[in-house]
Amino acid sequence: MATTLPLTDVSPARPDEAGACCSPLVREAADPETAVELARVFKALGDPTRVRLLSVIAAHEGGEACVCDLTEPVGLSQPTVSHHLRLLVDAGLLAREQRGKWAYYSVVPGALDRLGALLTGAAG
Amino acid sequence: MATTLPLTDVSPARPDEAGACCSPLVREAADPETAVELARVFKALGDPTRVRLLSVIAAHEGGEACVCDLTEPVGLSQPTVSHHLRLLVDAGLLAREQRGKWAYYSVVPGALDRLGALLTGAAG
DNA sequence: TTGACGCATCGAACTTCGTCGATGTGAGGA
DNA sequence: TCCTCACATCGACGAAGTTCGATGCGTCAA
Repeated sequence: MATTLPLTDVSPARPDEAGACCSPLVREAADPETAVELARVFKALGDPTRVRLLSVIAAHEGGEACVCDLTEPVGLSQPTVSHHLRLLVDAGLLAREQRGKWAYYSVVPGALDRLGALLTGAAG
Repeated sequence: MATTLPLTDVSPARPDEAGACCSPLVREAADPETAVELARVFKALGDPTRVRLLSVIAAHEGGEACVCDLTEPVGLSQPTVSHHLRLLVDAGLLAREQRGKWAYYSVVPGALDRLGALLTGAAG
């Protein structure tokens, strides 16, 4: 699914001009299309398990972790963890890399920053 | 409901010490309790209707709007809009003020900034 | 007091989500 | 080749969320 995310194309090109005031979300009413894409990313973070997964992966050594590293911290079954990881990847927050038998997940660089900038209006 | 939100007490007290690196979410694995409270706020933004409501209210003149101003932009019934507004208030993102027959909703000052800072690691 | 108005709450129908066990797939070792 | 391992997918179930019409509750004007 993971279409073009608002994380990459919503932030203003000239922050000193439009982004000076406040968040793009606040400056003017977001059109329905933008709202849908934005909500998709927020929804991905709208589950405690996924927030923990993201956090555990980011804090893990090397900034990456395989599924087997994650089932125990969140206390859920492997299929369930795999399901949540997929949602985070679809939302553009996590990246997946297959190495041998293992699948390594890592936080997409700048993804959280861009999402945060969307809220605060800060320039990327 | 709206208990003590992570928006107010999670950000580090000394940003130049701990917040310099990256987001609190990324620096170390969030404990389950924090994850639950964080997810609650994100879940409130995890619906296109609520993203639009927040945006329309913020962009409305005076930074506030009553329910009757909001049903038409989102194209939903009044009870449904009222329901979504309640969720946003419970999440600490909107404030409600009754004036006469009307209930005026406005974005809580700094709420989006604090949420964004949680993602980017920027100091408030 | 009565009525109109704005909004919240309720109850019900429908959809989506979170979770699991079972099973499929693909890589690596014996 | 056969087995094991790590992970994804499937099918199913209960829980939670979204939406509506109907109704209740204040406020204000007549």
